[in-house]
Amino acid sequence: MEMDERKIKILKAVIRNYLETGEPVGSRTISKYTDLNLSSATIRNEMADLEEMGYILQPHTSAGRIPSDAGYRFYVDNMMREQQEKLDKRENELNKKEELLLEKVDRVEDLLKNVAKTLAVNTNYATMVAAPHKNGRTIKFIQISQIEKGKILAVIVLEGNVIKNTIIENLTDIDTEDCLKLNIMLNSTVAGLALEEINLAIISRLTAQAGEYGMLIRDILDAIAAAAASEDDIQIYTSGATNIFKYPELSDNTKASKLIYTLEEKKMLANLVTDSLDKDSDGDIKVYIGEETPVESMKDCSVVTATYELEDGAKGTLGIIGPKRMDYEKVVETIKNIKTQLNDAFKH
Amino acid sequence: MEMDERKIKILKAVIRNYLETGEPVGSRTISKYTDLNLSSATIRNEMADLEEMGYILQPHTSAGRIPSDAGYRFYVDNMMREQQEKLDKRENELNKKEELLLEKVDRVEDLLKNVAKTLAVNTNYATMVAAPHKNGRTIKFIQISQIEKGKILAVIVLEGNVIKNTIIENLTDIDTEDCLKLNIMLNSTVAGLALEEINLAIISRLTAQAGEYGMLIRDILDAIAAAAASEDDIQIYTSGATNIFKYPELSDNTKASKLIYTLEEKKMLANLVTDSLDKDSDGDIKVYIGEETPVESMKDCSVVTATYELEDGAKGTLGIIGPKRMDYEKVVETIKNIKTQLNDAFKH
DNA sequence: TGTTAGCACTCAACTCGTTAGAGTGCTAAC
DNA sequence: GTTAGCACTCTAACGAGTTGAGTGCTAACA
Repeated sequence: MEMDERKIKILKAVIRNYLETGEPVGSRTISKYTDLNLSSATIRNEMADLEEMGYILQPHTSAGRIPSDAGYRFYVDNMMREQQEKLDKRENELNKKEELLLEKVDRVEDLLKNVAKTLAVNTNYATMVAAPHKNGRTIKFIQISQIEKGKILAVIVLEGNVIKNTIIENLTDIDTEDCLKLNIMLNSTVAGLALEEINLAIISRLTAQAGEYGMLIRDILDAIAAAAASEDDIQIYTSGATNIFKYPELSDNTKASKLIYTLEEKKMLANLVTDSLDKDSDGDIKVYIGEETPVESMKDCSVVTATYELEDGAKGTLGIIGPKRMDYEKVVETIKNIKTQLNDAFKH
Repeated sequence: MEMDERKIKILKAVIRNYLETGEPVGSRTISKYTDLNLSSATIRNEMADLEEMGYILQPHTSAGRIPSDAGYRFYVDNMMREQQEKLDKRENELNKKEELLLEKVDRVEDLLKNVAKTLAVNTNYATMVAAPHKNGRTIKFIQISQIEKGKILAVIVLEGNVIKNTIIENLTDIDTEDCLKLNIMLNSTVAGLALEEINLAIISRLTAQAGEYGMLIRDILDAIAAAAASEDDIQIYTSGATNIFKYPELSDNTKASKLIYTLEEKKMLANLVTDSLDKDSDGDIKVYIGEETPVESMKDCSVVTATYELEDGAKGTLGIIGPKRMDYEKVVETIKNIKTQLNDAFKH
C-alpha cells in the first residue's frame, strides 16, 4: 500500500491528538478537527489502511487508534525534516536566541548538574547529562610536594585542565630541594604524553634517575594510573527522576521502579551515552522511540539525546527520557537550545 | 489505665505479626500464636484497652488492629533497652564480628557510596550516607604553580587531608622563582588558620607583601573562599531509592514520588543529618517513627540514623529510610555493624 | 470510483446489588 | 477474671445490567 498525502495528514492528526489527550483517538474526532472535510466513515477506511501498514493500532476492538512505534518514527522523521527545511529557508535570518537559562557557575561539574536540572524543569521529563570524556588525554603538568612528614601530595593536571590529586604515604623524608628536582624530572619526561603511553621503559628510566626516591616515583606513577582509571568511567548526572510519575503510562510500580533504578545506577546509562556518541557522528539530535532505545528498562519510553563538544575535542552527551507520548517538537527544540548554550559555555 | 505484663505481650505480638504480614491482625490470631493461652474474647478486651491507650488502631470497624506510631515507639524503646541489657550481660563475651561487608576502596567518596549501596542491599530499604563534615577546618598547605601561560593552579590542603583545587586565569606572567616566594609567603601566613580566620587585615597585608602579584593573591584568596563554600554544603550519597516500591504502603504515586524527590534533592536530607548530629550526642542510634521525622515527605516512613566519627573529629551520618512496618531489630543491628566498620575504616 | 449515511456489533467502564468472610463488641454464663 | 455465643459491621469480590464510544460493513449516492 502507498502512503499518500491524505494518509499522512490523518496520521499526523491522530498523533497530534494523542499527544495532547493521551486517549485513543476515534474517526469522528479526526473528521471534526481537521480541514480535510471528510466524514468519519472515510476516515475509518483510511485508518484501517494505516493500521494495516503498521503506523497505528487499537488497544482493543472498540477503541480509537493510538500511534505505534513506527507511527511515531514516521512522525518524528517528518517533523525533523520539516524543521530542517524551515531552518534552511530562513537561514540565520532571525535565529532567535532564547535567554540564557543556565546560571553561570565556575566548576564544570556544577554546570552539568545545573544543565540536568534546567532540562528537567523545562521539559518535565527525566534527564541525564554525561560529562565530557576523551580517550588518551595527555598529561600537562605534574607536581609533588611534601605537606607533612611522611605525606606527599601529588597533583596531576591533564589536557583540558582536568585535575587529579592524591596523597601518597611515604616513609622516607624528602627535602625541598630534592622535591624540586623530582618535579623537574617528572615533568620533562612525562608531560605531553598520554596516560597510556607511560610504559615500562619510561618507568624504569625514571626510577633509575630518581635514585634513592625510586620507590616514591613508583608510587607517583601508580597514582597517575589511578587517575587514568577514574577518568575512564564516564560521570553521569541525572535529574527529574520523579517526573516519571507525571505520566500514567510509565508510573505503574514495576516500570517506574526499573526506570528509576536505571537512573540511579548510572553505569547502565553508559549504553545510551556510547550509543549516541557512536551514531551521532553528524552532531545531530537522535530520537529513540520505544524498542529502539539501547537500554532495556526504557522500552516503554522515548529518549532524545544530543552530543556536545568541548574545545579540546572531548565529547559529552545529554538527553531526556520521557513517555513515547512526548512533545517531540518542544523537546528537540529545547535540547538543541541547551546544546548550543553548552557548547558556548565551554568556548569562553 | 496501666500497662501490665500481659498487655505488653499482646502489643508485642500484634506488632511482630503486623511486621511480618502487613495485614491488620485480629484477636483470634493472637490467641492462637502466643503462649498466653487466652481465648480470643479476652484478647479482644485487652486490645480494646490498648486501643484506648493509643498503642494500636483499627483501619476500619471490622478489621484487625495495626500498631500506631506510639505503639511502634513503645516497641522500639522496649527492644532497644532489652538489646542493651543483653549486651551488658555478656559484656564483650563473644561480640561476634560479622565479616567485613565493605570492599576496600581508596577514596573516601567511593567508600561512602559503597556504604550507601551495601546498606541498601542488606536492608532492602532506601539509604543515605552523609560525608564527614567539620566546621572550622584549618588550612594545612597551599601551593600555586603556573601550568601554562596565563593559567595558575592553586591547590589547598585542609586539615584532615581534604584537597581543593582551582585553576586561576592570570593575565600577568609569573616566573618560577617568584612563584616559590609566593608559596613560602602564603604558607607562612595562612597555614594553620581556619578558613574563617582569614580577615581583611590578613588579606591586605598579604596583598601588600606580594607587590606586583597583589591581584593574583586576591584571586587565590577568592579561590580559598570558594573552597570554604564548597566545603560547607554537606555531601550526601543515597542508594536503593527503588526499594521504596517494595512496600505497598509507600508506593502509591504521590508518596513514592515525594520520597524519591527528597532522595534526589539532597539538600532536603540536610534536615535529617543536622537533626541527628544535634541530638545524637551520645553517639547512639536514633529511630524516628512516622511523624517524628524532621523531613516532611517521610511522615509515612520510619528513619533510623547513626553518626560516625573520623579521627580528626569530623562527623558524618548514615541512615536508612523505610516503611514504619520495618524490621527494626535487624535494621538497628545492621546499622550498628556498618557504623563500627566505618569507624574502623577511618582509623587506619 | 470515491464518499457517505446507516446500522449492527463489540468492548471497556461504570453502577448496583448480593454474598462471603473476617473481625468486632456485648452479654450472659462459667 | 475468663470464655462461649451471637448479632452486627464493614470490606472485598463477584456478577448482571447499562452506557457510550467506536468500529466494520453494506448499500446508496455523486
